[in-house]
Amino acid sequence: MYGKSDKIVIIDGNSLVNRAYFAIQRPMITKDGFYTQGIYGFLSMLSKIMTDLEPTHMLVAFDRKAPTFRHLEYPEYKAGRKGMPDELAMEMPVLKELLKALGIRTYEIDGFEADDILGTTAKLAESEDLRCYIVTGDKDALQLASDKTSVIITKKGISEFKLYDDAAMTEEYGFSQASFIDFKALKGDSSDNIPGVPGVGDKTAQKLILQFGNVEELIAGADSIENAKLRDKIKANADTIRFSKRLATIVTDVPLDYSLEDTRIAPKDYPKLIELYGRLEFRTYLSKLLKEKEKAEEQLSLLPPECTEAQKPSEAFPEPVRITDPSEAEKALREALDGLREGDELVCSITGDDSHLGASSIESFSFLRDGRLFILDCGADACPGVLRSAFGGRKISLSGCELGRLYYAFFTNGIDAAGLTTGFDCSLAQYVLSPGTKAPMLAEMVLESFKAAPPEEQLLYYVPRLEEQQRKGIEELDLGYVLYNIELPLCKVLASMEALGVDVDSGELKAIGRVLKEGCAELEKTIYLLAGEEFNINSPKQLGQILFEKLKLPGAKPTKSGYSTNAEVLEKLEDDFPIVHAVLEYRTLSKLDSTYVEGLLPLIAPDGKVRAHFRQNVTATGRLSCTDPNLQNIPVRQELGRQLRRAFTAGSGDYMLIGADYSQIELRVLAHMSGDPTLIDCFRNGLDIHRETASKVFGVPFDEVTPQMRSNAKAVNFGVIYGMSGFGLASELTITRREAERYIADYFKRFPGVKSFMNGCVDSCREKGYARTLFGRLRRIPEISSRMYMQRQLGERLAMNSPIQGTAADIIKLAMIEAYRRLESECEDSHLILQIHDELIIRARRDEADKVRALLTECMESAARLAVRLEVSLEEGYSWYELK
DNA sequence: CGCGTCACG
DNA sequence: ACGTACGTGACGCGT
Repeated sequence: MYGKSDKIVIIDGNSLVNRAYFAIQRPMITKDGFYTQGIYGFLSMLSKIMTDLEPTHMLVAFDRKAPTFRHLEYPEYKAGRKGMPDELAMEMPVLKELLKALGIRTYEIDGFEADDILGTTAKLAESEDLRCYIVTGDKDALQLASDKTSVIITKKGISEFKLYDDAAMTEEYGFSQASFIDFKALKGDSSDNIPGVPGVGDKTAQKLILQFGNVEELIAGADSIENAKLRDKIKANADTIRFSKRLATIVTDVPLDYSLEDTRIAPKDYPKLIELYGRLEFRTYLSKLLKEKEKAEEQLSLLPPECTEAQKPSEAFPEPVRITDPSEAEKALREALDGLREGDELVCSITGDDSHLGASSIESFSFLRDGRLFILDCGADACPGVLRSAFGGRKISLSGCELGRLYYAFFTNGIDAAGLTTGFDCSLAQYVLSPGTKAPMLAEMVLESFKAAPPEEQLLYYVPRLEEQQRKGIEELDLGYVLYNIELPLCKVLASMEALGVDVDSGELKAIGRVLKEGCAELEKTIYLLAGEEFNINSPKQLGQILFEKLKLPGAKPTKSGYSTNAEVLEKLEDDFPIVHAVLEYRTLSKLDSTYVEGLLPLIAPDGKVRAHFRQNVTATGRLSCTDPNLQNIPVRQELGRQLRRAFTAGSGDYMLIGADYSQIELRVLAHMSGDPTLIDCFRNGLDIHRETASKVFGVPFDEVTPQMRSNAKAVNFGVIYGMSGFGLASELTITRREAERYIADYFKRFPGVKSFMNGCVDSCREKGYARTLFGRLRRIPEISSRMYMQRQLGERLAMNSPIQGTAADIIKLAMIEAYRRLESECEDSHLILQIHDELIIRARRDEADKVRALLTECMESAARLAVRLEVSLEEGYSWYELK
């Protein structure tokens, strides 16, 4: 009746959505406050099932609230089981809506559980010879397995499943699925409140089933049980066992209102899905869906393509004006720029390659004029010239999306951007509104906000609308300062830093690489010798086996996939076992070589520079991030790694690098925000904050602080910033938790203002759902109201740390904006090139060094007026190595 | 692509 | 009984 490739997948919807909800560690919540992690996790599992099994039919069964026959016969059934959390319950109707749009049939019926629907449908499938897979998190379903029906149980997370067939069952339980139900009747199930035999657990039940096969045989042959106690228990509980078996038995004759053919997967309802994914903010699924839809439409090659609601709105806009002739293009742009009045923004975008390796190209430039889209499509050869002469240093405020890319293209194509300012940027607005979430593309934002999917090149039509909407949001959340005074002005500064790049001496780098490789080779030999065999030292799995299984070293800490072999573990063994010492050294060298030599070399442009991306919309706290390469984690703490900094230079003898770093900026921010008089006092008096802290916490005069005390105080200071826990501090200092808690208590006793500040952070976050920096930057922390203890604890630490880390980030960003402005006006050829969270590096022409030193110090120290001074220390040299 | 590891602030 | 210090990015391994 059904072909070989036909197969039905039957899913226990409640089981999977519950699993999904708890498997996703971070709470997922849309900007409207709707929880989505259950649906998201379910969808992930569903996609995996779809790709792995390629079913033709599918059914998702759900439980109803109404009592089932099991409850009626046995009121205690599933008593004490907690219902779904409210947040998840709210997701259920939407999940069902989603399944419908995906063409997947759902079913639920009063009086039965999803399990029973599973069983009945599976039997139906078997009767019509349709291959059947049951997917659930509940092992009860194992009783449904047969030669035509497989049972897939979710393991951990949302992507691991295990298919149970005869072999898998036997391996895990020692008996096949037919006996599973009898097994459960004996051992009971506390989560379902199925009684079973008191005192019989997994092991005993397993033994009995292996011996007797099923419960009837067991009850009949109970006399042959040697253990007298057990024998009596079985005999006394014979009825309970039978009853338990009945409770655990899945019904296979539920009245169904569908035939097998009704479960065939129907075509997707794309408009509905687009709307749903948009509303749920499932951006990855949305973009996948759009691609898939396009493909599907191509394949159908519909003659005129059916116009869905989603595509329509672009018709409301006038037809774009496309200009390919360069002089026509320049004329049009000049006219547009001439027509701009005070306060107007030029809404614009570019296309082209955004390579940081070669020159980036500008293939077209688009802008809006009087509500009409102009596309200057004159190609990579002509376009820069058109822009160069049309813009020519004019003062213009821009609006668009990811204008940093535009500035970068302008800088690298010699287009004067000095007069350009960023009036608005949708991607930065989105970041400020929702930091730390994956940055959506303009197309995704337009889709989400307006349910519109216009052609890529017409997206600009939506920018003013999006801007209007986002400006409102910014206003409502009081994020104006952060967006308008920090992020928007910063975007050009970062593009300039990216465009200038950093000179790398690849000869020096390769020379260091040779030393590292030689060292690795030597150590490799030693390690193989000591291990007695060759293996891959870079594989934690193999290394763990060698150290803890073959060589039987002590202190093995098992992990998911072997043993932990991290530095913390190995350092404990280092002194006693030469191989461990060699491994640690090998790790160091290999890391330096692979990441900082081999990883960096391919990123050096032909002009000898690396142009990293300073990403402005990535971090949750407001810091920058840096990629390709990450220049914010070049080694410095150990001398060997630090040598790598010799390869980063000023590029020519006429120039030098000048670095300035804030001293203890986060603690100073803490002093200011908490207003703690003692901490403020420490900064006003002391040169050495950790010593000052030690003196206060340990109650000794400043001069009597031992190095040990200072070092402990330093760890405590870090701890305070991180939202310290006794455990964390204890592991950092390798002391007992009690001692660590003593330190913390002493600290807070001495710095009560800090304590009340921290409490205030947590309380306010709990009330509002977010934390804020001194300048108003916001970070949502939904974890703070999680019902899970660990998550909630994390939320509390985030609530304490984010305002501090974020305020420091705000301050250095303000300093960068001011330093850039002053460098532009006061220096000819000295520029910001790097930011490393609390440190700025300028490549200065040597004759301007004095001016740069003064300017940098002033900009950084006056970036914010706090209750304590912001102190900056300067370093300089030809290579980065010399800045220490 | 997730994990373990390790580089930085 | 749990299993924890905050924020990043890149690499190699192994599925």
